[in-house]
Amino acid sequence: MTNSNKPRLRFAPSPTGYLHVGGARTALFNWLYARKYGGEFLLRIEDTDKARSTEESTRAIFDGMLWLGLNWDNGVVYQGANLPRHQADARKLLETGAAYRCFCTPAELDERRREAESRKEAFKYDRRCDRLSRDEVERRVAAGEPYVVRFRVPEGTTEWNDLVHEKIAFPNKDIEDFVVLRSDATPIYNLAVVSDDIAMSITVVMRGDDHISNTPKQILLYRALGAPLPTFAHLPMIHGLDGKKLSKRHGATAVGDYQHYGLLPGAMLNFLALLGWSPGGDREVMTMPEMLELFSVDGLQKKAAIFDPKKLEWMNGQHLSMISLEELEPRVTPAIITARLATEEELVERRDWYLRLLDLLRVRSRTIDDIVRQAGPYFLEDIEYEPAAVAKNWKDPVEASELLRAARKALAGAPAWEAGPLEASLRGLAESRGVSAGKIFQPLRVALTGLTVSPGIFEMLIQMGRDLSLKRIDKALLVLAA
RNA sequence: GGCGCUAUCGUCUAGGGGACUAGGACGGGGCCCUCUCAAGGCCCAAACACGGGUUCGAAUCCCGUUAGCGCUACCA
Repeated sequence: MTNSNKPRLRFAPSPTGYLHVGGARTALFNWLYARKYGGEFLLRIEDTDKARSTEESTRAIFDGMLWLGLNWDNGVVYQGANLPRHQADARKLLETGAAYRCFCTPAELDERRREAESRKEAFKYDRRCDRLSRDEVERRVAAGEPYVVRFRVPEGTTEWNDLVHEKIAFPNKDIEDFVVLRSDATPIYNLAVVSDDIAMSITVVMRGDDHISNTPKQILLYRALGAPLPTFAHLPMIHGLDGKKLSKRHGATAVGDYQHYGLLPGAMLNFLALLGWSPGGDREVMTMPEMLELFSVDGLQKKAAIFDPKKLEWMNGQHLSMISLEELEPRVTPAIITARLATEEELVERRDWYLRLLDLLRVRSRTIDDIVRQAGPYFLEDIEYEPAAVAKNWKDPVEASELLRAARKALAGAPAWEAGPLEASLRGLAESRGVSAGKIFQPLRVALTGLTVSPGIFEMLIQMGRDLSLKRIDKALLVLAA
């Protein structure tokens, strides 16, 4: 097998914002395809629109991809650096007669477009400049008149066999002679893309299906430039809950938002993969290696998918519980430190205890933030009492105090600070007082955490340890007395 | 308007002519478990857009209609 048999794919975002979830999914499928078939996955930053491109968003794209683990091969290609080749390709088109110079100004074009619209006709460039005599063209060029380079669309039909849509065909008569080089000699998107994809030997172009109508133009360019055609695969769009194209008003659309919201990259990837792809059957929760194993273009969807944040959260909860504690720990620790619950050194020192805590909390968390929110009482000296918890479980302060005093005594007297003895003590207490166990557990839960929600009472007592637990009860007694 | 793409529960989807009384998952509702909350288990409601064909037989194939989306720049 030669090198040329290996597929080469690329992800080519323009750095005009953050890394969008739609872009991330496109990158993911390109990555999956390349890795699955032993090919290469390249990254190209399409920064030809200098006005809108920023270094900051280029950084955001890198960060997002790195976070997701979508590593690319070779260095990053900056499209802007390829200007000379783009111009050379435009010149080549001119020389071979595949394109011609057009002197129509934007204002004139605009005017004609408006006229056509008022007559309710579709506007299409009328090729008037293609009918200019050779002499006139030379004269106007010599006179320094600005011009663009337009591609002369030939007769016929342009079609291709799309990896996801199968055959797509465009009658060439519906494609106008499009501009490939602006009057300032910079390339238009379609030329830059084709020129770069040829130069990078891209064999599979996988992108959003909003590019379907660009494809016939690009195919025409490949042919005019004498380059072999890549295989095209047009992925369906991702929409917001209202069925419209995903945008800022749908809430978080940047992958960075989800990172900071406390999602696991594996969950994000898993969720994204399922928007527009299915392994077939009922399989849903998958790790990256599993997706790689299962990936196939056959499972690619044609229909636009709606981004459902609820399912994303659920997915994250699944991954939170599924991955190993060793994997989970480094994703949670920065958040714990940021929340000032503990220092890195403290966590290292009590690693076993810390991992056990994570294990206790993750099952009732959907995000990393959920874990951090629940972790406070295990780290901090002082806790806050949630008003709702107080209102519900310390309704009668006198009764609560009495119960807590009894519970403290039972706990302190337990032969060992272990689940069995502790449970025996507390249940024994409940029995001797003729109340349900919950009657004691609930006020105790508030004393220990200040919350109505927590892990099981015995797991918690053990996790907090004897000293802290008893101290918490003493503190609660003081608060109740006040 | 023109051109293109798409069409299974609210959402993500399985399905590729008979196995469909259309399966799974999220979300919703109910029950179980239970010290709270989760997790987990069980159950319920919920869909083949419409109309024509093809066929002994259509969610599956073909054609229309409708609807949604995309593109329609000297943006990418």
